[in-house]
Amino acid sequence: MQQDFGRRSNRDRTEATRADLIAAARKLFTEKSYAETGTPEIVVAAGVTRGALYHHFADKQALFAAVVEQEAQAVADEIDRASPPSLEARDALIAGSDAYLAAMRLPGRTRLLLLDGPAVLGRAAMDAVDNRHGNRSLREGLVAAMRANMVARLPVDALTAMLASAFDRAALAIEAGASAEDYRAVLMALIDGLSPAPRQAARPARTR
Amino acid sequence: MQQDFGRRSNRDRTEATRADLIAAARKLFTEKSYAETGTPEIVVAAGVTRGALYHHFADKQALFAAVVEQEAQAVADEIDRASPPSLEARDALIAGSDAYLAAMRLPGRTRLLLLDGPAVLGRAAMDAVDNRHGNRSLREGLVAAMRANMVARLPVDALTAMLASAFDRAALAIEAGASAEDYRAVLMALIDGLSPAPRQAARPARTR
DNA sequence: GGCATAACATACAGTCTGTATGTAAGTCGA
DNA sequence: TCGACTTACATACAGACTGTATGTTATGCC
Repeated sequence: MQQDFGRRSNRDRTEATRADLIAAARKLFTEKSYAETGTPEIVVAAGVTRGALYHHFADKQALFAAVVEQEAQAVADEIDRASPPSLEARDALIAGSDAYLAAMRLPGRTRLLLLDGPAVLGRAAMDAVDNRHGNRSLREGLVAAMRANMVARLPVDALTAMLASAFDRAALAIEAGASAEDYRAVLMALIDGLSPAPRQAARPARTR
Repeated sequence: MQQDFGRRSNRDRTEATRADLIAAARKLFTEKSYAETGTPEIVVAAGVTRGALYHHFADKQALFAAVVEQEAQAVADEIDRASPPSLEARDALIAGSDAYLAAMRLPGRTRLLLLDGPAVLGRAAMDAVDNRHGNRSLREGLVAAMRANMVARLPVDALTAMLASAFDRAALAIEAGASAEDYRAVLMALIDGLSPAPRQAARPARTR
């Protein structure tokens, strides 16, 4: 009978509080940095207390991980939206690259995903995030390009990681004011250089 | 009269104390991380007090910057030692790459220089460090390779940054247990892929 | 020798993180 | 629908750390 306005199920409460905390943290982590953002500041922005934060997240780092996860997902979505599977291999790669660079222009994203993320969560944890979201499409694009014989057969994981890293650096440089065209040109050259052309082969690799 | 044993000039004192602090901090920053290492711990390891630390360095971050600078210098030295100017352009690039990957195998260096460094000091500050030490030789190698027509003419700064970033990722992956051969193979492919256009790379015409 | 200054050591204030404890609201079986 | 139990918080607290202010000792210099 009583349609209590304030009455919400526990699940709704949890969901709303978590979302508020993540949103507030995201804003502060991107405006400043992980280290410069304190939990008191976050909870004020979220309209709750530190008790709520530590009820829903193990620690500040876990909250940060949730923010990173969400942001990586957002970037991946933008990329997927820009490179439909209808595109041909090379075009898909290029469209995806451009979409990535565009997505990373959102202020604070580079620091969150490329600087603080690896430092706070560790490279291994960030690799897991990337493989879940960002790098997945890149990797698939590379595999497709290899099948289409547009890219030499190379160890896929290593190639994916290194190309992604080059993308990352491009995003950072562009945000810092470097010429986006320069970086885009080099990116293209790197990708096109991978085609299995009749070039001189790499010499036998002596790893050490 | 009294030939005080402990008598040392101020310059010597400063130099010794700074060196002790940097060495102790280096050890702890590489064993753990910047965030997990406190100044009380550092000064105990260095055999001084926090007063000495804050006398010689503006703050914890400045001490960290000194450690990073020293470590980047050490890496650059190892690379220079491995790629004498007598080498031909492509060989010099490859020797330098291998030397870099070898140097980065020293435990903790990747975290210090590739994770904590950019996060704590910012990408801009780390770029300055890299340009002073590490990337310098890479950039010179690329310029030489371009002159020898072994590498396409591309924006040098962008190319240097992106290749360096790929190297960095390789170093991180290898430390994390990935196949060094895989990464080296991709590295070679990336470099060789840069040779100008369809024609097989011309015989290097000795730089200048 | 004595003053100025550098090189520290000690003491302190403020802030932050994580935890422990307390309270209100929701869930659920009987 | 009532009471036990659990969840979702808020409040209070302990410990640690950073940076600064102040005090002390050693050196440089005239």
